[in-house]
Amino acid sequence: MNNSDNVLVFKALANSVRLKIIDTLLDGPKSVESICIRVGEAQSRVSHELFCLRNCGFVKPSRNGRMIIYELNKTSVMPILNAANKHASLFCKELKNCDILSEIKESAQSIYNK
Amino acid sequence: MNNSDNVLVFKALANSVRLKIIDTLLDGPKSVESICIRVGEAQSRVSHELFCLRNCGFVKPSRNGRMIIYELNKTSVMPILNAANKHASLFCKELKNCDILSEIKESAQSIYNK
DNA sequence: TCTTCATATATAAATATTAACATATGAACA
DNA sequence: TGTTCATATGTTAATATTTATATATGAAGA
Repeated sequence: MNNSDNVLVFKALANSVRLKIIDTLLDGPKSVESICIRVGEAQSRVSHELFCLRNCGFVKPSRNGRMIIYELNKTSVMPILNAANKHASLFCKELKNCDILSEIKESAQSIYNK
Repeated sequence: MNNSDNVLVFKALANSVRLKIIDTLLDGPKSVESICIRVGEAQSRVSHELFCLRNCGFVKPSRNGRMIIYELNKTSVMPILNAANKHASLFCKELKNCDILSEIKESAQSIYNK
């Protein structure tokens, strides 16, 4: 298991805008502009995030006239997403309480007495 | 698909120390001290990261004498890790070049001419 | 019940990521 | 070949995360 590569995979996915983009591409390839509309983010922001997703092998661009069409690498992405989703639905309450290092939403308490 | 929960799952895993801890727990439950030794990190650091992993449902603590034994939630973790790993091995070169937003290791170049 | 040992928590500086705005690029069509 | 349109890149302030150090907690054993 190569941790250093895996960390990068998870970092790429640990961002809500990038996940939204992936989400939007689940139902088919789209131009940058239509992605912007779907996810409600500025064009430069979306291009930025696409740059990242592209570098990580999650999406693939191709030209169509003036537009660049991005296609999701479903083969790779779906299994990761599905597995994460399964865990998330089992532990959603816990996850909300963690927020990872925006830590400690409820005051600290013994972890054993429950 | 609940993006906001999924983001948290990925954030929890997007950290090399946390992944090392998970890695170490793959071959069985361990005390905090032995985790420290295995991953080569200070105790307070390891406790910090365990706090996060615990909150996210990835590990579960139990007491044994003076020690706290942490056990990995393999059922959830393995599928996520395996899926990520598969992608990582297919795209390791690309991932290294991305580094997500410590972006742009090589000078920018057209993304189509290759 | 006092002490010790194992672990947890607090805090803050260093570092990385996000997010917003400005600008550049370059293919396509007139 | 000049212009426009769609997308990419540069830059920086705001924000979040990591990492290191110091300290607290609390169960277990003397």
